[in-house]
Amino acid sequence: MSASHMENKTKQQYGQSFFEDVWDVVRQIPKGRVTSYGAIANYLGTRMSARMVGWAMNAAHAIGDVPAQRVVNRNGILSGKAHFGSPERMQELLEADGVEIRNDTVVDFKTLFWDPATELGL
DNA sequence: CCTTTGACTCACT
DNA sequence: CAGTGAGCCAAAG
Repeated sequence: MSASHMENKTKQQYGQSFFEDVWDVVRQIPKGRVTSYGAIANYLGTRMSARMVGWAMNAAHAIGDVPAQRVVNRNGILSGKAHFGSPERMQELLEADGVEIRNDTVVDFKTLFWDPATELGL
């Protein structure tokens, strides 16, 4: 078959640079650690595009291999908890990783913070 | 096709 | 210290 004919026209699937990079970084987040949208965006070179990281997380659900619960906003707040089926799902997943959550916020977030730009050595 | 919104963040007032 | 506006890029209406 012609590649052009087989070409998928809708829904970006695997192969989108920004999204794929985001997922790759999120997969590398160690258990018990967390990071922020801005940190990932910054690692990718676009610190302003933190919103796109959120969109990537939304698309990440289609993959199922991305621990999106380890990604929170810069305040350590579980801003994406509403997208885990249940508002408490994200917290439980983090607690299962050994991360303590208090009032929808990561306790000692600054210490648990995992910066890809630093940890990955960029 | 144009408008609005969204899992963010920073800067200014 | 809190509220508001702007920047970013893409998807849904």
